[in-house]
Amino acid sequence: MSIAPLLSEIPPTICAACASCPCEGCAFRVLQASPVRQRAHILRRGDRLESRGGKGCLQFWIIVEGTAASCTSFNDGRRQIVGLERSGDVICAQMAGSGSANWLEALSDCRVCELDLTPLAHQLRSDSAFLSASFHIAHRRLTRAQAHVSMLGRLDSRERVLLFLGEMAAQTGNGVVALPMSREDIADYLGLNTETVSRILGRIKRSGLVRFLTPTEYVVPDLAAVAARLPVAIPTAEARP
Amino acid sequence: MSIAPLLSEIPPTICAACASCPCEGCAFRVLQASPVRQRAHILRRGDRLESRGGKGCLQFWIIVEGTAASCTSFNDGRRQIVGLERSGDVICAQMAGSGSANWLEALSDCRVCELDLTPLAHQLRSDSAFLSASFHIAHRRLTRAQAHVSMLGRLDSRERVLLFLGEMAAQTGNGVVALPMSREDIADYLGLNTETVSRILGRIKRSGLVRFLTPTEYVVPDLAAVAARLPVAIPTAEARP
DNA sequence: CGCCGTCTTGATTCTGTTCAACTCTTGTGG
DNA sequence: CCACAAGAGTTGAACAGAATCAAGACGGCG
Repeated sequence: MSIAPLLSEIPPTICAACASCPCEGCAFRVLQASPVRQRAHILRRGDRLESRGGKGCLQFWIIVEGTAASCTSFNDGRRQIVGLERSGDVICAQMAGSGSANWLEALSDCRVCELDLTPLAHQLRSDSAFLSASFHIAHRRLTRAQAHVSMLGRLDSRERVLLFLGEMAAQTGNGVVALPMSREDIADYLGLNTETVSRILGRIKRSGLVRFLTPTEYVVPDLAAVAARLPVAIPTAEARP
Repeated sequence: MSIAPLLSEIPPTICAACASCPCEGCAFRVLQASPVRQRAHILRRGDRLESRGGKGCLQFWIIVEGTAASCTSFNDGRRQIVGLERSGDVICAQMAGSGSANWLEALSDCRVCELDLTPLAHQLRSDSAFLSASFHIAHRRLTRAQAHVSMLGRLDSRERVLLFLGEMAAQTGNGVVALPMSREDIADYLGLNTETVSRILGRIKRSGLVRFLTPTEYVVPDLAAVAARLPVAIPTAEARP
Protein backbone atom coordinates (compact mmCIF):
# COMPACT_ATOMS: atom_id res chain seq x y z
CA MET A 1 0.00 0.00 0.00
CA SER A 2 1.20 3.43 -0.84
CA ILE A 3 -0.07 5.05 2.31
CA ALA A 4 1.75 5.00 5.58
CA PRO A 5 0.14 2.41 7.81
CA LEU A 6 -0.75 4.91 10.48
CA LEU A 7 -4.18 5.13 11.91
CA SER A 8 -3.36 8.60 13.08
CA GLU A 9 -5.05 11.69 11.82
CA ILE A 10 -2.92 14.35 10.32
CA PRO A 11 -3.53 17.47 12.39
CA PRO A 12 -5.83 20.08 10.94
CA THR A 13 -4.16 22.40 8.52
CA ILE A 14 -5.35 25.71 7.25
CA CYS A 15 -6.66 25.97 3.78
CA ALA A 16 -3.73 27.15 1.72
CA ALA A 17 -2.79 23.48 1.75
CA CYS A 18 -5.43 23.03 -0.87
CA ALA A 19 -3.10 24.65 -3.34
CA SER A 20 -0.79 21.68 -3.08
CA CYS A 21 -3.61 19.18 -2.94
CA PRO A 22 -2.96 16.49 -5.56
CA CYS A 23 -6.65 16.01 -6.15
CA GLU A 24 -7.20 16.62 -9.84
CA GLY A 25 -10.13 18.70 -10.85
CA CYS A 26 -11.17 19.34 -7.31
CA ALA A 27 -14.53 21.04 -7.40
CA PHE A 28 -13.51 23.20 -4.50
CA ARG A 29 -10.47 24.83 -5.93
CA VAL A 30 -12.75 27.80 -6.23
CA LEU A 31 -12.48 28.09 -2.48
CA GLN A 32 -8.73 27.98 -2.30
CA ALA A 33 -8.51 31.51 -1.13
CA SER A 34 -11.01 31.09 1.68
CA PRO A 35 -10.16 30.43 5.28
CA VAL A 36 -12.01 27.14 5.56
CA ARG A 37 -11.41 24.44 8.11
CA GLN A 38 -9.57 21.71 6.32
CA ARG A 39 -8.08 18.52 7.60
CA ALA A 40 -6.61 15.42 6.08
CA HIS A 41 -7.68 11.95 7.12
CA ILE A 42 -5.64 8.83 6.64
CA LEU A 43 -7.96 5.86 6.67
CA ARG A 44 -7.04 2.23 6.76
CA ARG A 45 -9.24 -0.39 5.26
CA GLY A 46 -12.45 -0.64 7.25
CA ASP A 47 -12.15 2.76 8.92
CA ARG A 48 -15.23 4.91 8.86
CA LEU A 49 -16.08 8.58 8.69
CA GLU A 50 -19.45 9.67 9.96
CA SER A 51 -20.89 13.09 9.44
CA ARG A 52 -21.37 14.93 12.66
CA GLY A 53 -24.94 15.92 11.99
CA GLY A 54 -26.35 19.37 11.47
CA LYS A 55 -28.43 20.48 8.56
CA GLY A 56 -26.38 22.76 6.36
CA CYS A 57 -24.68 20.02 4.34
CA LEU A 58 -21.48 22.00 4.43
CA GLN A 59 -19.09 19.28 5.44
CA PHE A 60 -17.35 17.71 2.45
CA TRP A 61 -15.01 14.80 2.01
CA ILE A 62 -12.79 14.60 -1.03
CA ILE A 63 -11.14 11.31 -1.88
CA VAL A 64 -7.54 12.09 -2.65
CA GLU A 65 -6.31 8.54 -2.95
CA GLY A 66 -7.72 5.07 -2.48
CA THR A 67 -11.19 3.60 -2.75
CA ALA A 68 -14.01 4.17 -0.31
CA ALA A 69 -17.71 3.43 -0.19
CA SER A 70 -20.83 5.24 0.86
CA CYS A 71 -22.56 2.66 3.00
CA THR A 72 -25.94 2.24 4.57
CA SER A 73 -27.19 -0.43 6.90
CA PHE A 74 -30.46 -1.65 8.28
CA ASN A 75 -31.40 -2.31 11.87
CA ASP A 76 -30.54 -5.95 11.51
CA GLY A 77 -27.07 -5.25 10.18
CA ARG A 78 -27.52 -5.87 6.47
CA ARG A 79 -25.15 -3.56 4.64
CA GLN A 80 -25.53 -1.99 1.23
CA ILE A 81 -22.91 0.05 -0.56
CA VAL A 82 -24.76 2.83 -2.33
CA GLY A 83 -21.74 4.33 -4.04
CA LEU A 84 -18.11 3.66 -4.76
CA GLU A 85 -15.87 6.65 -4.20
CA ARG A 86 -12.53 6.97 -5.88
CA SER A 87 -9.85 9.60 -6.36
CA GLY A 88 -11.42 12.93 -7.11
CA ASP A 89 -14.90 12.06 -5.92
CA VAL A 90 -16.52 14.48 -3.53
CA ILE A 91 -18.96 13.41 -0.85
CA CYS A 92 -21.19 15.90 0.85
CA ALA A 93 -21.35 14.43 4.31
CA GLN A 94 -25.07 14.97 4.61
CA MET A 95 -25.72 13.84 1.09
CA ALA A 96 -26.33 10.26 1.99
CA GLY A 97 -28.53 11.20 4.90
CA SER A 98 -26.96 11.53 8.31
CA GLY A 99 -27.12 9.21 11.25
CA SER A 100 -25.18 6.14 12.16
CA ALA A 101 -26.92 4.21 9.39
CA ASN A 102 -24.88 6.15 6.82
CA TRP A 103 -21.16 6.44 6.66
CA LEU A 104 -18.13 6.58 4.43
CA GLU A 105 -15.94 3.51 4.71
CA ALA A 106 -12.47 2.94 3.34
CA LEU A 107 -12.33 -0.19 1.18
CA SER A 108 -8.61 0.21 0.70
CA ASP A 109 -6.30 2.55 2.55
CA CYS A 110 -7.36 6.08 1.70
CA ARG A 111 -6.41 9.67 1.93
CA VAL A 112 -9.42 11.91 2.38
CA CYS A 113 -9.53 15.69 2.55
CA GLU A 114 -12.26 17.06 4.77
CA LEU A 115 -13.59 20.56 4.29
CA ASP A 116 -15.97 22.08 6.76
CA LEU A 117 -17.48 25.13 5.17
CA THR A 118 -20.01 25.76 7.89
CA PRO A 119 -18.30 28.98 9.00
CA LEU A 120 -18.78 30.32 5.50
CA ALA A 121 -22.38 29.18 5.24
CA HIS A 122 -23.83 32.64 5.09
CA GLN A 123 -21.74 33.94 2.25
CA LEU A 124 -21.76 30.66 0.33
CA ARG A 125 -25.51 30.77 0.08
CA SER A 126 -25.08 33.39 -2.59
CA ASP A 127 -21.74 32.25 -4.01
CA SER A 128 -22.56 31.05 -7.48
CA ALA A 129 -19.24 29.24 -8.01
CA PHE A 130 -19.82 27.24 -4.86
CA LEU A 131 -23.44 26.53 -5.66
CA SER A 132 -22.56 25.46 -9.14
CA ALA A 133 -19.91 23.07 -7.87
CA SER A 134 -22.34 21.64 -5.34
CA PHE A 135 -24.93 21.10 -8.00
CA HIS A 136 -22.51 19.24 -10.23
CA ILE A 137 -21.43 17.03 -7.37
CA ALA A 138 -25.00 16.13 -6.55
CA HIS A 139 -25.88 15.68 -10.20
CA ARG A 140 -22.98 13.37 -10.85
CA ARG A 141 -23.85 11.25 -7.85
CA LEU A 142 -27.47 11.18 -8.87
CA THR A 143 -26.64 9.86 -12.32
CA ARG A 144 -24.57 7.10 -10.82
CA ALA A 145 -27.18 6.25 -8.21
CA GLN A 146 -29.86 5.92 -10.85
CA ALA A 147 -27.71 3.59 -12.91
CA HIS A 148 -27.16 1.59 -9.73
CA VAL A 149 -30.93 1.35 -9.24
CA SER A 150 -31.40 -0.02 -12.75
CA MET A 151 -28.67 -2.54 -12.21
CA LEU A 152 -30.01 -3.80 -8.90
CA GLY A 153 -33.57 -3.87 -10.10
CA ARG A 154 -33.17 -5.60 -13.41
CA LEU A 155 -29.83 -7.35 -13.94
CA ASP A 156 -29.17 -10.87 -12.75
CA SER A 157 -26.08 -11.81 -10.81
CA ARG A 158 -23.96 -12.67 -13.81
CA GLU A 159 -24.80 -9.41 -15.54
CA ARG A 160 -24.12 -7.42 -12.40
CA VAL A 161 -20.68 -8.88 -11.92
CA LEU A 162 -19.78 -8.55 -15.61
CA LEU A 163 -20.92 -4.94 -15.70
CA PHE A 164 -18.96 -4.21 -12.57
CA LEU A 165 -15.77 -5.76 -13.92
CA GLY A 166 -16.27 -4.10 -17.29
CA GLU A 167 -16.86 -0.72 -15.77
CA MET A 168 -13.78 -0.90 -13.60
CA ALA A 169 -11.77 -1.98 -16.61
CA ALA A 170 -13.14 0.80 -18.82
CA GLN A 171 -12.17 3.36 -16.22
CA THR A 172 -8.69 2.01 -15.85
CA GLY A 173 -7.81 1.92 -19.51
CA ASN A 174 -5.89 -0.95 -20.99
CA GLY A 175 -3.83 -3.21 -18.84
CA VAL A 176 -4.16 -4.71 -15.40
CA VAL A 177 -7.19 -3.64 -13.43
CA ALA A 178 -6.90 -3.30 -9.68
CA LEU A 179 -9.90 -4.40 -7.67
CA PRO A 180 -9.26 -2.63 -4.40
CA MET A 181 -11.98 -4.33 -2.39
CA SER A 182 -12.91 -7.69 -0.94
CA ARG A 183 -15.49 -10.15 -2.23
CA GLU A 184 -17.77 -9.06 0.56
CA ASP A 185 -17.49 -5.42 -0.52
CA ILE A 186 -18.29 -6.38 -4.09
CA ALA A 187 -21.27 -8.34 -2.85
CA ASP A 188 -22.54 -5.42 -0.80
CA TYR A 189 -22.20 -3.16 -3.81
CA LEU A 190 -23.95 -5.54 -6.19
CA GLY A 191 -26.69 -6.64 -3.82
CA LEU A 192 -25.45 -10.25 -3.71
CA ASN A 193 -23.67 -12.31 -1.12
CA THR A 194 -20.03 -13.29 -0.90
CA GLU A 195 -20.41 -16.88 -2.04
CA THR A 196 -22.44 -15.89 -5.05
CA VAL A 197 -19.85 -13.33 -6.11
CA SER A 198 -17.13 -15.92 -5.79
CA ARG A 199 -19.06 -18.47 -7.82
CA ILE A 200 -19.94 -16.02 -10.58
CA LEU A 201 -16.35 -14.83 -10.77
CA GLY A 202 -15.35 -18.45 -11.17
CA ARG A 203 -17.74 -18.90 -14.06
CA ILE A 204 -16.53 -15.71 -15.71
CA LYS A 205 -12.91 -16.79 -15.34
CA ARG A 206 -13.68 -20.16 -16.87
CA SER A 207 -15.48 -18.46 -19.77
CA GLY A 208 -12.27 -16.61 -20.58
CA LEU A 209 -13.89 -13.19 -20.62
CA VAL A 210 -11.71 -12.09 -17.74
CA ARG A 211 -8.33 -13.36 -16.59
CA PHE A 212 -7.37 -13.03 -12.93
CA LEU A 213 -3.72 -12.59 -11.98
CA THR A 214 -4.47 -12.48 -8.27
CA PRO A 215 -7.84 -12.31 -6.50
CA THR A 216 -7.62 -8.51 -6.73
CA GLU A 217 -6.05 -8.00 -10.14
CA TYR A 218 -7.43 -8.93 -13.50
CA VAL A 219 -7.22 -8.30 -17.22
CA VAL A 220 -10.04 -8.03 -19.71
CA PRO A 221 -8.69 -9.30 -23.02
CA ASP A 222 -11.72 -8.14 -24.99
CA LEU A 223 -13.94 -5.50 -23.49
CA ALA A 224 -16.26 -5.62 -26.48
CA ALA A 225 -16.93 -9.28 -25.76
CA VAL A 226 -17.95 -8.34 -22.25
CA ALA A 227 -20.16 -5.54 -23.54
CA ALA A 228 -21.81 -7.95 -25.95
CA ARG A 229 -23.09 -9.97 -23.02
CA LEU A 230 -24.71 -6.97 -21.39
CA PRO A 231 -28.01 -5.27 -22.19
CA VAL A 232 -26.52 -1.88 -21.45
CA ALA A 233 -23.48 0.13 -22.50
CA ILE A 234 -20.46 0.07 -20.19
CA PRO A 235 -19.76 3.57 -18.88
CA THR A 236 -16.28 4.66 -19.93
CA ALA A 237 -13.79 6.70 -17.99
CA GLU A 238 -14.60 9.90 -19.86
CA ALA A 239 -18.33 9.32 -19.72
CA ARG A 240 -18.21 8.45 -16.06
CA PRO A 241 -20.57 10.97 -14.63
CA MET B 1 -59.87 10.91 -13.35
CA SER B 2 -59.72 14.57 -12.66
CA ILE B 3 -57.96 15.51 -15.85
CA ALA B 4 -59.72 16.03 -19.11
CA PRO B 5 -59.18 12.95 -21.23
CA LEU B 6 -57.47 14.82 -24.00
CA LEU B 7 -54.20 13.74 -25.44
CA SER B 8 -53.73 17.24 -26.72
CA GLU B 9 -51.04 19.57 -25.55
CA ILE B 10 -52.06 22.89 -24.21
CA PRO B 11 -50.41 25.47 -26.43
CA PRO B 12 -47.27 27.12 -25.08
CA THR B 13 -47.98 29.96 -22.75
CA ILE B 14 -45.69 32.68 -21.60
CA CYS B 15 -44.42 32.65 -18.11
CA ALA B 16 -46.75 34.87 -16.17
CA ALA B 17 -48.95 31.81 -16.08
CA CYS B 18 -46.62 30.51 -13.43
CA ALA B 19 -48.16 32.97 -11.03
CA SER B 20 -51.39 31.04 -11.17
CA CYS B 21 -49.67 27.67 -11.21
CA PRO B 22 -51.20 25.51 -8.48
CA CYS B 23 -47.94 23.74 -7.86
CA GLU B 24 -47.19 24.26 -4.17
CA GLY B 25 -43.68 25.18 -3.22
CA CYS B 26 -42.50 25.25 -6.78
CA ALA B 27 -38.75 25.62 -6.70
CA PHE B 28 -38.90 27.88 -9.69
CA ARG B 29 -41.15 30.57 -8.39
CA VAL B 30 -37.97 32.55 -8.16
CA LEU B 31 -38.11 32.76 -11.91
CA GLN B 32 -41.63 33.99 -12.17
CA ALA B 33 -40.58 37.33 -13.46
CA SER B 34 -38.39 35.94 -16.21
CA PRO B 35 -39.43 35.49 -19.79
CA VAL B 36 -38.91 31.74 -19.89
CA ARG B 37 -40.44 29.32 -22.34
CA GLN B 38 -43.15 27.51 -20.47
CA ARG B 39 -45.74 25.05 -21.61
CA ALA B 40 -48.23 22.74 -20.00
CA HIS B 41 -48.49 19.07 -20.88
CA ILE B 42 -51.53 16.93 -20.31
CA LEU B 43 -50.43 13.32 -20.20
CA ARG B 44 -52.61 10.28 -20.16
CA ARG B 45 -51.51 7.09 -18.53
CA GLY B 46 -48.63 5.62 -20.50
CA ASP B 47 -47.67 8.83 -22.29
CA ARG B 48 -44.02 9.72 -22.30
CA LEU B 49 -41.89 12.84 -22.26
CA GLU B 50 -38.35 12.57 -23.54
CA SER B 51 -35.75 15.24 -23.13
CA ARG B 52 -34.66 16.67 -26.42
CA GLY B 53 -30.96 16.30 -25.78
CA GLY B 54 -28.42 19.03 -25.34
CA LYS B 55 -26.06 19.44 -22.46
CA GLY B 56 -27.13 22.37 -20.34
CA CYS B 57 -29.71 20.53 -18.25
CA LEU B 58 -31.96 23.54 -18.45
CA GLN B 59 -35.17 21.84 -19.39
CA PHE B 60 -37.35 21.12 -16.37
CA TRP B 61 -40.58 19.27 -15.83
CA ILE B 62 -42.71 20.01 -12.81
CA ILE B 63 -45.43 17.58 -11.86
CA VAL B 64 -48.51 19.65 -11.15
CA GLU B 65 -50.94 16.80 -10.72
CA GLY B 66 -50.88 13.02 -11.04
CA THR B 67 -48.18 10.40 -10.69
CA ALA B 68 -45.37 9.82 -13.13
CA ALA B 69 -42.19 7.78 -13.18
CA SER B 70 -38.62 8.29 -14.28
CA CYS B 71 -37.97 5.18 -16.31
CA THR B 72 -34.97 3.49 -17.83
CA SER B 73 -34.82 0.47 -20.03
CA PHE B 74 -32.23 -1.93 -21.34
CA ASN B 75 -31.61 -3.04 -24.88
CA ASP B 76 -33.75 -6.10 -24.39
CA GLY B 77 -36.71 -4.11 -23.12
CA ARG B 78 -36.49 -4.71 -19.39
CA ARG B 79 -37.85 -1.62 -17.69
CA GLN B 80 -36.89 -0.15 -14.34
CA ILE B 81 -38.59 2.78 -12.65
CA VAL B 82 -35.85 4.75 -10.96
CA GLY B 83 -38.08 7.30 -9.33
CA LEU B 84 -41.70 8.04 -8.63
CA GLU B 85 -42.70 11.62 -9.32
CA ARG B 86 -45.70 13.20 -7.68
CA SER B 87 -47.23 16.64 -7.31
CA GLY B 88 -44.56 19.20 -6.67
CA ASP B 89 -41.63 17.06 -7.82
CA VAL B 90 -39.27 18.64 -10.27
CA ILE B 91 -37.39 16.66 -12.88
CA CYS B 92 -34.41 18.09 -14.66
CA ALA B 93 -34.82 16.52 -18.05
CA GLN B 94 -31.15 15.66 -18.34
CA MET B 95 -30.95 14.51 -14.76
CA ALA B 96 -31.68 10.92 -15.52
CA GLY B 97 -29.33 10.86 -18.44
CA SER B 98 -30.69 11.61 -21.87
CA GLY B 99 -31.37 9.28 -24.75
CA SER B 100 -34.30 7.09 -25.58
CA ALA B 101 -33.37 4.76 -22.71
CA ASN B 102 -34.55 7.41 -20.25
CA TRP B 103 -37.93 9.05 -20.13
CA LEU B 104 -40.68 10.37 -17.92
CA GLU B 105 -43.84 8.31 -18.10
CA ALA B 106 -47.27 9.08 -16.73
CA LEU B 107 -48.54 6.31 -14.46
CA SER B 108 -51.85 8.05 -14.03
CA ASP B 109 -53.16 11.02 -15.98
CA CYS B 110 -50.88 13.94 -15.27
CA ARG B 111 -50.46 17.62 -15.62
CA VAL B 112 -46.85 18.60 -16.13
CA CYS B 113 -45.38 22.07 -16.44
CA GLU B 114 -42.35 22.28 -18.70
CA LEU B 115 -39.83 25.08 -18.34
CA ASP B 116 -37.07 25.53 -20.85
CA LEU B 117 -34.55 27.88 -19.37
CA THR B 118 -31.99 27.45 -22.09
CA PRO B 119 -32.42 31.03 -23.34
CA LEU B 120 -31.45 32.24 -19.89
CA ALA B 121 -28.51 29.88 -19.54
CA HIS B 122 -25.91 32.60 -19.51
CA GLN B 123 -27.37 34.66 -16.72
CA LEU B 124 -28.53 31.65 -14.69
CA ARG B 125 -25.00 30.41 -14.43
CA SER B 126 -24.43 33.10 -11.85
CA ASP B 127 -27.92 33.31 -10.42
CA SER B 128 -27.59 31.99 -6.90
CA ALA B 129 -31.32 31.56 -6.33
CA PHE B 130 -31.52 29.37 -9.41
CA LEU B 131 -28.41 27.42 -8.55
CA SER B 132 -29.58 26.87 -5.02
CA ALA B 133 -32.94 25.57 -6.22
CA SER B 134 -31.22 23.26 -8.69
CA PHE B 135 -28.98 21.90 -5.99
CA HIS B 136 -31.89 21.14 -3.71
CA ILE B 137 -33.73 19.38 -6.50
CA ALA B 138 -30.74 17.22 -7.25
CA HIS B 139 -30.04 16.59 -3.59
CA ARG B 140 -33.60 15.52 -2.86
CA ARG B 141 -33.57 13.14 -5.78
CA LEU B 142 -30.21 11.78 -4.73
CA THR B 143 -31.43 11.00 -1.24
CA ARG B 144 -34.40 9.12 -2.64
CA ALA B 145 -32.29 7.28 -5.20
CA GLN B 146 -29.89 6.10 -2.52
CA ALA B 147 -32.73 4.79 -0.40
CA HIS B 148 -33.97 3.02 -3.51
CA VAL B 149 -30.58 1.39 -3.96
CA SER B 150 -30.60 0.07 -0.40
CA MET B 151 -34.08 -1.29 -0.85
CA LEU B 152 -33.31 -3.07 -4.10
CA GLY B 153 -30.01 -4.40 -2.88
CA ARG B 154 -30.99 -5.72 0.51
CA LEU B 155 -34.73 -6.11 1.07
CA ASP B 156 -36.64 -9.19 0.02
CA SER B 157 -39.89 -9.01 -1.91
CA ARG B 158 -42.15 -8.92 1.13
CA GLU B 159 -40.16 -6.12 2.73
CA ARG B 160 -40.10 -4.15 -0.51
CA VAL B 161 -43.84 -4.27 -0.94
CA LEU B 162 -44.51 -3.49 2.72
CA LEU B 163 -42.14 -0.55 2.67
CA PHE B 164 -43.72 0.72 -0.50
CA LEU B 165 -47.25 0.51 0.89
CA GLY B 166 -46.16 1.98 4.20
CA GLU B 167 -44.39 4.87 2.53
CA MET B 168 -47.34 5.73 0.35
CA ALA B 169 -49.58 5.59 3.39
CA ALA B 170 -47.27 7.75 5.48
CA GLN B 171 -47.24 10.38 2.77
CA THR B 172 -51.00 10.38 2.42
CA GLY B 173 -51.81 10.75 6.10
CA ASN B 174 -54.64 8.83 7.67
CA GLY B 175 -57.41 7.39 5.58
CA VAL B 176 -57.67 5.75 2.22
CA VAL B 177 -54.48 5.56 0.23
CA ALA B 178 -54.66 5.82 -3.53
CA LEU B 179 -52.28 3.62 -5.46
CA PRO B 180 -52.24 5.36 -8.82
CA MET B 181 -50.34 2.73 -10.73
CA SER B 182 -50.69 -0.80 -12.05
CA ARG B 183 -49.17 -3.95 -10.62
CA GLU B 184 -46.68 -3.89 -13.45
CA ASP B 185 -45.60 -0.37 -12.51
CA ILE B 186 -45.19 -1.39 -8.90
CA ALA B 187 -43.14 -4.36 -10.03
CA ASP B 188 -40.92 -2.18 -12.18
CA TYR B 189 -40.39 0.17 -9.27
CA LEU B 190 -39.61 -2.59 -6.78
CA GLY B 191 -37.46 -4.71 -9.07
CA LEU B 192 -39.92 -7.62 -9.05
CA ASN B 193 -42.36 -9.02 -11.56
CA THR B 194 -46.10 -8.59 -11.78
CA GLU B 195 -47.08 -12.00 -10.47
CA THR B 196 -44.81 -11.71 -7.49
CA VAL B 197 -46.26 -8.33 -6.58
CA SER B 198 -49.75 -9.75 -6.80
CA ARG B 199 -48.89 -12.73 -4.65
CA ILE B 200 -47.16 -10.68 -1.98
CA LEU B 201 -50.05 -8.25 -1.88
CA GLY B 202 -52.30 -11.23 -1.35
CA ARG B 203 -50.20 -12.42 1.58
CA ILE B 204 -50.17 -8.95 3.11
CA LYS B 205 -53.93 -8.65 2.74
CA ARG B 206 -54.42 -12.00 4.44
CA SER B 207 -52.13 -10.97 7.27
CA GLY B 208 -54.43 -8.04 7.97
CA LEU B 209 -51.66 -5.45 7.87
CA VAL B 210 -53.31 -3.74 4.93
CA ARG B 211 -56.92 -3.77 3.82
CA PHE B 212 -57.74 -3.24 0.14
CA LEU B 213 -60.97 -1.56 -0.86
CA THR B 214 -60.24 -1.88 -4.58
CA PRO B 215 -57.07 -3.03 -6.32
CA THR B 216 -55.90 0.59 -6.26
CA GLU B 217 -57.15 1.80 -2.88
CA TYR B 218 -56.19 0.57 0.53
CA VAL B 219 -56.12 1.38 4.21
CA VAL B 220 -53.36 0.71 6.71
CA PRO B 221 -55.06 0.15 10.07
CA ASP B 222 -51.81 0.22 12.02
CA LEU B 223 -48.78 1.79 10.43
CA ALA B 224 -46.63 0.97 13.43
CA ALA B 225 -47.35 -2.71 12.89
CA VAL B 226 -46.08 -2.36 9.34
CA ALA B 227 -43.00 -0.50 10.52
CA ALA B 228 -42.33 -3.26 13.05
CA ARG B 229 -41.88 -5.72 10.21
CA LEU B 230 -39.30 -3.58 8.46
CA PRO B 231 -35.62 -3.19 9.23
CA VAL B 232 -35.76 0.50 8.35
CA ALA B 233 -37.87 3.51 9.27
CA ILE B 234 -40.71 4.45 6.95
CA PRO B 235 -40.10 7.92 5.50
CA THR B 236 -42.93 10.23 6.48
CA ALA B 237 -44.55 12.96 4.45
CA GLU B 238 -42.61 15.72 6.16
CA ALA B 239 -39.36 13.81 6.09
CA ARG B 240 -39.81 12.92 2.47
CA PRO B 241 -36.71 14.36 0.99
C1' DC C 1 -73.50 -9.88 -23.90
C1' DG C 2 -68.85 -10.46 -25.04
C1' DC C 3 -64.30 -8.57 -25.52
C1' DC C 4 -59.99 -6.83 -23.65
C1' DG C 5 -56.76 -5.56 -20.33
C1' DT C 6 -55.59 -6.20 -15.63
C1' DC C 7 -55.23 -8.93 -11.82
C1' DT C 8 -54.94 -13.32 -9.43
C1' DT C 9 -53.71 -18.06 -8.71
C1' DG C 10 -51.37 -22.51 -9.50
C1' DA C 11 -47.53 -25.69 -10.91
C1' DT C 12 -42.96 -25.83 -12.08
C1' DT C 13 -38.30 -24.28 -12.83
C1' DC C 14 -34.32 -21.93 -11.76
C1' DT C 15 -31.48 -18.59 -9.52
C1' DG C 16 -29.33 -17.17 -5.54
C1' DT C 17 -28.95 -17.99 -0.44
C1' DT C 18 -27.68 -20.58 3.50
C1' DC C 19 -24.87 -23.52 6.02
C1' DA C 20 -20.82 -26.05 6.18
C1' DA C 21 -16.36 -27.60 5.02
C1' DC C 22 -12.17 -26.82 2.99
C1' DT C 23 -8.13 -24.18 0.69
C1' DC C 24 -5.07 -20.45 0.12
C1' DT C 25 -2.58 -16.59 1.57
C1' DT C 26 -0.49 -13.80 4.85
C1' DG C 27 1.54 -12.58 8.91
C1' DT C 28 3.32 -13.93 13.55
C1' DG C 29 6.14 -16.06 16.82
C1' DG C 30 9.01 -19.75 18.19
C1' DC D 1 12.94 -21.14 8.47
C1' DC D 2 8.97 -23.47 9.71
C1' DA D 3 4.56 -24.13 12.38
C1' DC D 4 0.57 -22.11 13.23
C1' DA D 5 -3.41 -19.01 13.36
C1' DA D 6 -6.54 -15.82 11.22
C1' DG D 7 -8.78 -13.91 7.50
C1' DA D 8 -10.18 -14.22 2.75
C1' DG D 9 -11.64 -16.89 -0.85
C1' DT D 10 -13.60 -21.09 -2.91
C1' DT D 11 -16.59 -25.04 -3.35
C1' DG D 12 -20.49 -28.26 -2.35
C1' DA D 13 -25.26 -29.77 -0.90
C1' DA D 14 -29.68 -28.52 0.48
C1' DC D 15 -33.03 -25.06 0.63
C1' DA D 16 -35.93 -20.98 -0.20
C1' DG D 17 -37.48 -17.31 -2.82
C1' DA D 18 -38.75 -15.31 -6.98
C1' DA D 19 -39.35 -16.01 -12.00
C1' DT D 20 -41.65 -18.30 -15.57
C1' DC D 21 -45.29 -20.50 -17.91
C1' DA D 22 -50.05 -21.26 -18.06
C1' DA D 23 -54.79 -20.81 -16.87
C1' DG D 24 -58.61 -18.59 -14.97
C1' DA D 25 -61.24 -14.49 -12.58
C1' DC D 26 -62.64 -9.89 -12.46
C1' DG D 27 -64.10 -5.36 -14.19
C1' DG D 28 -64.90 -1.80 -17.47
C1' DC D 29 -66.59 -0.69 -21.93
C1' DG D 30 -68.13 -1.23 -26.57
